[in-house]
Amino acid sequence: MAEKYVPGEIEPKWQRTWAERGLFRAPDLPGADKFYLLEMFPYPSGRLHMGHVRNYAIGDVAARFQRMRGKAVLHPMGWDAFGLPAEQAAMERKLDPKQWTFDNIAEMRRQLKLLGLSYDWDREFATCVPEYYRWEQLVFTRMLERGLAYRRKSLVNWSDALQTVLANEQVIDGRDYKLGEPVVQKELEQWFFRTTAYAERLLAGVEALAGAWPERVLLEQRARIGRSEGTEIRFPLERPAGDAREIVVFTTRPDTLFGVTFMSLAAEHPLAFELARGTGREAEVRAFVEKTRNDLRRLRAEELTKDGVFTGAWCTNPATGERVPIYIANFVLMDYGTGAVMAVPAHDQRDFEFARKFGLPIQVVIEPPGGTKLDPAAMECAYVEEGRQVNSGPFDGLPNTEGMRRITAWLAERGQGGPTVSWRLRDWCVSRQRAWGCPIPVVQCDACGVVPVPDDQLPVLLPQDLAFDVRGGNPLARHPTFPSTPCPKCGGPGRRETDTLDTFVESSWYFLRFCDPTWDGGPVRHDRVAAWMPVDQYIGGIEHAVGHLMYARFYHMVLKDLGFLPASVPDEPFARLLTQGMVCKETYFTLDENKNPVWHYPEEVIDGKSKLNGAPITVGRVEKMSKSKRNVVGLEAFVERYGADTARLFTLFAAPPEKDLEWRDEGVEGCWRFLARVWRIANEAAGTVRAAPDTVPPGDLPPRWQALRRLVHQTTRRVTRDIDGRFHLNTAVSAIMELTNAVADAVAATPDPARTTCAAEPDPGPAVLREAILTLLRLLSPFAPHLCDELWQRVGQTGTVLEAGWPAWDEAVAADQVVTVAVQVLGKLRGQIAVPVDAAEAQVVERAKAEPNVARFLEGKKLVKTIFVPGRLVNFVVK
RNA sequence: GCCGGAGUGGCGGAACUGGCAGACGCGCCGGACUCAAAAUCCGGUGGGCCCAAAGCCUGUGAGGGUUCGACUCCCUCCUCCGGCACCA
Repeated sequence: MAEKYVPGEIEPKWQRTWAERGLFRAPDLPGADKFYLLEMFPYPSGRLHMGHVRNYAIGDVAARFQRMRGKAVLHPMGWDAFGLPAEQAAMERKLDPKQWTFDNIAEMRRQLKLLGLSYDWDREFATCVPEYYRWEQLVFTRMLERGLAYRRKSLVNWSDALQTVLANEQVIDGRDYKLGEPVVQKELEQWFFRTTAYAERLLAGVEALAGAWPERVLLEQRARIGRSEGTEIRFPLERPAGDAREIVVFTTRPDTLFGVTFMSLAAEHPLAFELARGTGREAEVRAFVEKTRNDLRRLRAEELTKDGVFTGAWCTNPATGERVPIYIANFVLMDYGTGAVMAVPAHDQRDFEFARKFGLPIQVVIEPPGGTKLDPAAMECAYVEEGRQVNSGPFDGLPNTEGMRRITAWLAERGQGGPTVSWRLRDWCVSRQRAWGCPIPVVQCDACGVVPVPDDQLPVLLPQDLAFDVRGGNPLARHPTFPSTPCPKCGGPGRRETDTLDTFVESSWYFLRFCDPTWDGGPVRHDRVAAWMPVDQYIGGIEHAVGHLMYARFYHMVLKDLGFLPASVPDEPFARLLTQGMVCKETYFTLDENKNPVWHYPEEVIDGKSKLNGAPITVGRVEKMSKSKRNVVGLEAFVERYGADTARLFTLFAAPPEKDLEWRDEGVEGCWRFLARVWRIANEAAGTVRAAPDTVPPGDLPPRWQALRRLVHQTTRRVTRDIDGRFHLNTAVSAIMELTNAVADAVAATPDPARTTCAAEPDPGPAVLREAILTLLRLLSPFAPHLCDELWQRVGQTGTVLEAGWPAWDEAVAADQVVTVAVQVLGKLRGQIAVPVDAAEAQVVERAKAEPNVARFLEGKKLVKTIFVPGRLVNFVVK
C-alpha cells in the first residue's frame, strides 16, 4: 500500500526547491517570446481572502503554462500600499501607518507563499516607499508644466466623518462607502488631471481593444467616456451679463430649435448671479441657487421634482429672433455640455414638465408621421419620436433627421453655432486630504503663486512623525514643520501643499515599475519597459472596470507623451484582460426582534437551529464572501487541512473564471479526492513508469493501448487550447479528470513489472502508460504544482515539471480512426454506427440504411433527401 | 427609464462555426471490501410510457418562426443579474 497523500509534507518542500532554484525569476531583457502576466496587486489589508486566491490561481495557471511553453515570463507581485485603512488604524489603534502597512504586507506575503504561486519575488515592492512615489511627484510636476495637472475650485463629495473628499464610486446613496455617514457637496480647491484632453484617444483605445477585453468592460468604459455628437448653438443675450454677450448651449436635437420657449441654466452656471443683477430677482435667484447646490447629489437625481427660478434675463433665439426667458433649473448639470440647455417643452420630457409647472409656452415643431396634429394644450407628455418639421420656417416639411443636419449647417453658415462633440468624461480629481499618500509636490507662495517643487528638491518626503491622535482633518496639514517651507522660486515664505494624491495614481503605473523596480534613473527604465510592455494578460476584479482601468490607460498615455516611456510602447498597457467573478458562499441567519438578520458561521448551525439562540436558521442567498455575512472560508485552516493544490484546483474547477464561484464544501472534497486519486495512481504505477522505455515503439499498438495513447494526445490538445487565450480552465480540468480515469483503468490492468516474470514478447503497455502518466502530470502541474512535482520525482524523473516543459501532441496520434455517426430520420435519432473516419459518403449512407431501427423508419417512405455531415451524422428526409 | 448579460438534470457546470443535449464534478441509489464504519473500488442516475428489455415519447425560461436538423439564428414575452441614470 502506498503512503498517503499529505500535502502538508510535500508543499513546503517544493516551494523551497522552487525558490532555491530561482525558477520564477524573470530575465531583465526578454526576447520576442516574452509573456507579461499580471494580476491586480492587492491592498495590504493583512488578510488574504478566497477572492485573492482565485485571482492568483487563475494567473498562476497562465504563468506556469506560458513558462512551460518556453516563454520568458514576467509574473510579479507587489502592494498597493497607500490608502485610508492604514490611517484609520493609526487613528483608532494608535499605530504607525507605515508600520501597520509593512506588518500587513509581511503577513499577506507569508499567506501568499503558502499557495505556491510562481512570482518573481525579487521584483516585489510597495507603493508607499519614497523610491516609488518620488517618481509620481516628478511626473506630477511635468504634468503641471503641460497643463495636464491643474487646480481649481470644485464641488466635491465631502465626508465630514472621514474628513476627506470621496470619488463618486465611494459615495453610495449619499453616504460614504466606509462608515455610511452622510456626504455633502462642498466647494474646495482641488487638483485635477486633465483626463478630458484624452477622451478621444481613450475612446479610440476602447474600440481597438474589442475582442481582447471583456465586452462588458468596454461597454462601461465607452459609457463613461460618453461621446455624443450634437450641435452648439449661441443665443445672444439681450443685455450683456458681465463680459458675456451670449449663452452657448449643446444639443443633440438642433431640429427642435424653432420650438425653444425658454432657456435653462445649471445652478452652478457662472452667469447665474450675473444675469439676475439689476432685474430685482437677485435674492430669489440666490436663494434657489444656494438651495440647489446644497442638495445632496443623490437627491438631485432621484427624488427631486423639476424646480427652477426665472433670472429676469432674456436672450434671443438665433433662428426665430424671438425673446427667450432664462431660468435656473435644478435638473441641469453644470459638468455636462455647457451647463446651459435650450428648452423645447414640446419635444423634451424634462422641459415639458418644467414648462407646465411654470406656465411657459409649448411650441410644437415636430409632427408625428401620418399627419396627426399635436395640440400643445392637450399634450400629456413631450413628443420625442421622429417626425416632420413644422413651424420651422424654411425647414418645414423635412423629416426631422434631415432637419438636424440642415439646421446645424444653417447655423454654421450664419456664425451662430455648428456641429460639435460633447463628452461625459470628467477630469480626474486627484486631491485627497489625507496623510498616508503621495504628497503633491507644490508650494503656494503669496508672491509667485503655485510653484512646483524643483527636481533637485524631490522627493517631498512624508514626515515620519505624523500625529493621528486627533480625530479629523489632515495630519499633514497639522504637522509642526511639513507645511511651512520657503518658496522654491523667490525664497520667501511658502506653504507646502498638504493634499496627497489619489491612490489610483500609484496603481496607474505599477505595472511599468515591475519591469525594473529598483531603477533610480527615472520612473521606468526604457529598455526594460520596451522589452516587457505591454502586459500580455491582465487579470482582476470587474469592480475596476472603469475606475482603475480607465485611470491606468490615461496615465500610461500621459507618461508616453511626456517621454517617460519609449515611443515603441503601445498606447494601451493591457493587451488582454480577464475579469474574474466573485467567490460566494451560502449564508445562514436568524432574525432578531427587529427582523434584522443575525448572520451565523456554518459551525453555529446545528440541525437547522442556531447554536447561539436556538432559533431556526434560514438558509440565505449565496453571497459574496464577507466577514460581516460570516460566510468566509479561512485560507490558512483550509491549506492546513487540504493543501494549497486543492484550494487552487477547486477555485479553478468549480466555475469558469469570469463567472461567480459558489464555494461548496462537497466540491472541495471532490477536488481533494481527485488529487488523492492521482497520487495513488502515480504511486502505484511508479515502478512501471521507471522501468518502461522512454519511447513508444513504432507500429500498431493493441487497440486498448492505442486508445489510451490517442486520448493522451487528444487531451493535450484540448487542455492546451482551453488554457491558451480562452481561459476555459474548468473544462481543462474536466479533460484532465477524464484522462485520469482512463489512466486509472490502464494502471489497474497493468501488472507491476517488479512482480512479473519475463514476458514472452515485448509489451508496449508500459511505454504507453509512461507517456500517459508523465503527460498527465505535466498537464495538471499548472493547477496543482506541488503534487505534480512530487509525483514527477516519484515516477523517476529529475528536476521539476516546470523545467520539463509543456507536452506536445501529435495530430496523427490524436486523430480518431473510427467515429460514431448519428443516424437520423427526419431529424430524430434512430441509430448510431461506427465507421472509419475517412469512409466515403456512399458507404456510410449504405451502412446507415442497413441499421435495423433506421430501416424500420425508412420502410414504406419515400426518401427525399439525404444529409451527410462527415464524421458526425446522416439524416434521411422522407415523405 | 436606457444599455448590456444570463436562464440547460437535484446542484456547479459542458456542448467547436446550426449537427447524437447533459462532458467532468457534486449529490443520490445499488453493489464489492469490512465484524462494523471510514476510505477505496465497480455499476446506475433528465422526465415519462413499458413487468422487463428492445424501443418509443418528451425535454435547454414561455410562445411562435426559419431549417433536413435549433441550447445555438430571427420575432414576441417572462424572470434574474449587472451597468448607467434628469447627459440636453
